[in-house]
Amino acid sequence: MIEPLIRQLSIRDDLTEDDLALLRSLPVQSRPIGRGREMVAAHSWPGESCLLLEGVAGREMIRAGGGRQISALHFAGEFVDVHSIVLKQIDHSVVAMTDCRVAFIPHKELSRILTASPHLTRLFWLNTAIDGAIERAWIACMGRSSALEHLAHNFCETFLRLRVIGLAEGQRFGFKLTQAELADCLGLSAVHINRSLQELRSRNLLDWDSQEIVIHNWDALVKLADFNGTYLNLIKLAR
Amino acid sequence: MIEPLIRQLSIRDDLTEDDLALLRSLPVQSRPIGRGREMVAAHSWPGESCLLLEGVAGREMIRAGGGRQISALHFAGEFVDVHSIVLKQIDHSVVAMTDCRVAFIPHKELSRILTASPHLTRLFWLNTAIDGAIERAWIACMGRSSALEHLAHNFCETFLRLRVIGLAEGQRFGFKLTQAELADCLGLSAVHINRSLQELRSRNLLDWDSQEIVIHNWDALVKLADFNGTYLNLIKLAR
DNA sequence: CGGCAAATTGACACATCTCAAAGCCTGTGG
DNA sequence: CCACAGGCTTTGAGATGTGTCAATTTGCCG
Repeated sequence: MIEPLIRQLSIRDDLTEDDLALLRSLPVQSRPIGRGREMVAAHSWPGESCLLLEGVAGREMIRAGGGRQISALHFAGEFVDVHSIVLKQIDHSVVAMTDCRVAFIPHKELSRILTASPHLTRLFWLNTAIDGAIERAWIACMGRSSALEHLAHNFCETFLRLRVIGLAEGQRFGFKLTQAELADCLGLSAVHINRSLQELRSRNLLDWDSQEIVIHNWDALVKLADFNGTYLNLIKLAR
Repeated sequence: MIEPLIRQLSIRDDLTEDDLALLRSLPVQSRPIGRGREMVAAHSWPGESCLLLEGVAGREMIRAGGGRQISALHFAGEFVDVHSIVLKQIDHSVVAMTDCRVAFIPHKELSRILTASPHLTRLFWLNTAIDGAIERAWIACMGRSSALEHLAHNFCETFLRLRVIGLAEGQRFGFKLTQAELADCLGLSAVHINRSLQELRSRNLLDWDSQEIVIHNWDALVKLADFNGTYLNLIKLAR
């Protein structure tokens, strides 16, 4: 049940037997959340953190005038609101972008295992830091890239993140968002996403059909996107 | 010497005598960094973290084509790269946006006090989380606000952050960036910043002269910006 | 007073948005 | 197995916010 989290944490550092035991001692009750439903309410003071076991979740913010911006995407094994452990009040909502399975884990329980293991504390902190690194990459794209580059960048990032958790086969991966939802991630209009996508297709960089993306030319995509994936920290390092 | 950091940390939670003693045991050698100079190199593996004692620093990212994006601003008392403690490799550079004073503190020393105090670890983690919250606010503005709203939002945020560390008097605060530098923060052109600024002035919301900003109508500015400052976490909470 | 950086202005280009219609899937019920 | 509905994608046409470039003005500092 907790295995997706263990895999996610193991990407960045080895876990000791004690850490594993602590993680497995967490109470995990899986529960489904339908696409479009909210799993964490904006401005709430959650007493638990939401672990995503399956599906795609997004951090949603609504600006005056009704514009919706997604500030982060989350995949299986990630806490969609690790920061709520230290932040208490949450500044955004989290919604299911596809049908999801999640588990809510009380902060009390998380505090218990973090107190017991400074190493796990570091790993959780690390996850907050990586969230931040991804946010910075998004900011750079939003501010200083064309729509086409930004779109390409997003596909590069998503591909690597999904591959490392085993959700990509070769150069293809499932991607169930609609173009309008992706537009809300990139801060663009759905129409423009559609046109940029056609440009990517016509350049033979990738295809996106029936909820699956196939990358035809990774190198060219990376080049167009000016993508450098080190910020994702997908390797193990001494922490 | 370390007092700006102590003040910064105290905003969010009380520090015990032990925590204070630990913080004061850190070796702090202040050093000046001139405006425009780099204090943390992109893609480096810093063995120390950079504490900003005075001035304004920015996290800088350069995209292909040469566009510059600042993804965060830092003020006195903040670590400009707390995340490097857990992240190891840094995904951006940090530059002095004004003349600064900084202190580089070895990670070895930071690890020492964090190991000794889980509470301090939480506070450092909290700072990473707040960095993230600010980044999310920037993302929302970049994606779904007009230039005018975004600019207003930035002034609201900066004002509150400076006021809480005693760098604002009444409705005025020193702001030494140029319009071009601010443009790099918001992902806009310098020309457009200039024109949006004139709009803010003509609406009598604020003035910006000789490196000082005076807010004339806070409520209207907040309304225009759709600003809600809770994400800055400027209050004390049980952590 | 001269020189330089920053702010301001003007004119024009263009990336992206908006709105509205049309086409295309996919699942469902008859 | 067909017909339909609803959601998503695609297309077109026109509007507009923001960018670019280059010139001018302002303000500061030596």
